[in-house]
Amino acid sequence: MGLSKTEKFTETQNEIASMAKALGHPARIAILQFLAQQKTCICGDIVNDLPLSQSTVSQHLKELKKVGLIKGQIDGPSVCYCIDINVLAKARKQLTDLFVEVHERCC
Amino acid sequence: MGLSKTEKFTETQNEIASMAKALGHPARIAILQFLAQQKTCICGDIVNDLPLSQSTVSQHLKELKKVGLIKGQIDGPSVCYCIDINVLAKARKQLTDLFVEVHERCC
DNA sequence: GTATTTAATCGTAATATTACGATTAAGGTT
DNA sequence: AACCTTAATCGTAATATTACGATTAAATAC
Repeated sequence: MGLSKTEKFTETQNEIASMAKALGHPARIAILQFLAQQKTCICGDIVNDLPLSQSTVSQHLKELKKVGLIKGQIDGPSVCYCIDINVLAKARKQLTDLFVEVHERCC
Repeated sequence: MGLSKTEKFTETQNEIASMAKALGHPARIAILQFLAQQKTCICGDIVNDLPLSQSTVSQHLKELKKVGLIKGQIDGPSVCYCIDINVLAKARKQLTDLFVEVHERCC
């Protein structure tokens, strides 16, 4: 199929999964690291930083935007992308909480 | 293409991404939650807990095993799956470290 | 031995992802 | 106006993912 049955899982499970999915590509990790470390956030700078074409980077930015991890601010002819720290904090909390319950191993 | 160019990214970026990718499906989140909360870890119990067929669950378990998040211990005719807390701890650290550097927003 | 249970694998179809070049649209510049 | 820059979108091809039923292999039960 290739279609995940989201309706069969809880809201939280789907939320965590879609956030993780957005993080599930090295280019998107690289984009987030770039945004976290650089002062600039112009799309063109991101494109230059990555070994991928402009259209491919744009697609990855779209994925990150879809889950809310980044926001794009139009700045003249350019677009300035920034990490949304609120969404980020929630994602981080969800991912860490996910495993808080692991206290013992059965094998 | 559908092929991510792993050779163009750093080891860490690929590591984080593949870990996140493994977490990028609600069924796999559900499996981990189940393993974290239940005392049992038998494959059949996981299959019963999920709204998916046995073969599909087996495929998801394989994905989690691939990144080392779980280990399978053969127990007679059954297989007992457990979370590997060491791999888990590393994954959690990598994911949280990823964003430690985010201190300011530029827009 | 034969039968049963368990879980991995195979075969398959449907859909999604990744990647690129080409095009488009929108904002500047001259 | 005509031109350039920027980034999104379109069109596309190649590959990956998700899902299931059927089959297989291994362990146990009879």
